[in-house]
Amino acid sequence: MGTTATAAVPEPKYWQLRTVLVRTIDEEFHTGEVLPNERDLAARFGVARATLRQALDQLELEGRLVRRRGIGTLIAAPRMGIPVAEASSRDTWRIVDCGIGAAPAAVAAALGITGDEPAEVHTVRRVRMMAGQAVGTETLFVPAAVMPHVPGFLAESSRARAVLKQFQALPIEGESRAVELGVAEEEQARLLERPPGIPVLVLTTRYAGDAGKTLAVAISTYRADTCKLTFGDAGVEVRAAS
Amino acid sequence: MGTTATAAVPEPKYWQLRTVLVRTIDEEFHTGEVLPNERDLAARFGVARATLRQALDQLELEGRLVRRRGIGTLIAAPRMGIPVAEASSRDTWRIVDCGIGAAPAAVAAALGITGDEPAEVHTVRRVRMMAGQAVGTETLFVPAAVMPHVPGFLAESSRARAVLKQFQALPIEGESRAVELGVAEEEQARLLERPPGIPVLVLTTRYAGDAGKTLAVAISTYRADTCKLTFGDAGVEVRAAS
DNA sequence: AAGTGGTCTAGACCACGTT
DNA sequence: ACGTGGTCTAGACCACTTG
Repeated sequence: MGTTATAAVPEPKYWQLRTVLVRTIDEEFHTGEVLPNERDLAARFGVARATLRQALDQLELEGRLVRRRGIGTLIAAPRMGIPVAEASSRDTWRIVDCGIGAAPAAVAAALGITGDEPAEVHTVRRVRMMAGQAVGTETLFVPAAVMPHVPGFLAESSRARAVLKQFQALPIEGESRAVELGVAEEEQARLLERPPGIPVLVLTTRYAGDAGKTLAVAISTYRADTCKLTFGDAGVEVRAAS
Repeated sequence: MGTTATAAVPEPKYWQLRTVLVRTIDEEFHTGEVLPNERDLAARFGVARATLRQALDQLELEGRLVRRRGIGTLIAAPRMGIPVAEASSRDTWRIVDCGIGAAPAAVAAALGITGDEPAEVHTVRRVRMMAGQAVGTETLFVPAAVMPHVPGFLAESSRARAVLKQFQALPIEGESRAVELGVAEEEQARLLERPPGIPVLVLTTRYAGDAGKTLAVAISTYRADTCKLTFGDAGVEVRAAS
């Protein structure tokens, strides 16, 4: 007997370090201030730089820190509340491109397209801007069968506007959404002006017509470090949990 | 001239590795299968183990892999769709504890409590179970001023049920929510039966009465690796983006 | 040129689960 | 006892930004 005791496994160093840093940050730093550099911090806490970085990684994931190569580690501003509008009114989007072609398998499934031959869908990609910076990307998929009357001779940007306009005129009865965690691949990362691999909130929206028929699907990605998705009224201003 | 060229900075090894692994996983493995161990994989790809682990970290964040100490690295099951119910019907929750006391500052602010003296709130914590496993935690805050008639002599579990019952009877006109990324601290991690630091989706819900008055606030955390939060109807079955 | 964070290495030891 | 993933180290070099 004896080894059955709770063993008192100490928490990993990087987690202890994170706890200390959270307190320090909250008490002694303000948004925009610069932390000491990683080598100094590691020395101060008596750990290897890699271990310190593990703690900083956590804090960055939580949106408390921003690290800029060549500059330093800064205290991050509170996350922006991004309204996930039911009926989006005036929004700041920048159209990237627009095309028509076969839907990716996953999207075709969501659209309820079961046919063997790949279904044609209009695809519009755009970037959501907020406070002058790119915070999210969106790819909208509308089956050509739902919206067949987009002139093909238009320039890409005109066609994008035409597709969006017709989309907004669709008899949409309701939306259902899902939010999950992902990482930005090359395409999204480029649009968000960030390196690949940054964490993103992936928002999938299904637009339903009558009888629950899916009229369109949109897949959006938002920078998880700087964004907080809000549903319903204004965002709730809570930061720390429980 | 010449150095202005795009420089062709190669992508980091861990990102290339991730890309290769994604393809390999999608094409040659099924849910529940075990990957070769990290040392072998690192050797096979000719990289240090730490670099390989960086790639695996990404895939775990995306919910594609699950790593179990002492066991190995497994292909993860698709994420569970967790309905964020407007009017939750029959749900599988396990009550953890219940108390009354001063609201944390952040919660007090969300509740619109501006007084100098700390406002008393009822606090109920519970764990959401799904398929037999803990997937999320919730802490509900209801001001005592909104719901003053909970008998104080009851046992904790009875008081929790009493608070929840009265909460459900409140004249709630609407909910507004926010979703952001966080990491589980000790408390939540313990309830989720995971180590501290795992990524979680933090869901903040504000329950409003008439005139927009905030009647209650709930802060929930869901395991980001295994959960996908769904709003509205059933979850949309889409996995990959764009 | 100097300082910052980002990547990568090679190796060690620990905690956990199975045999 | 053995094999797995988890943590930690000490050091190197690269990419980016600023004086």
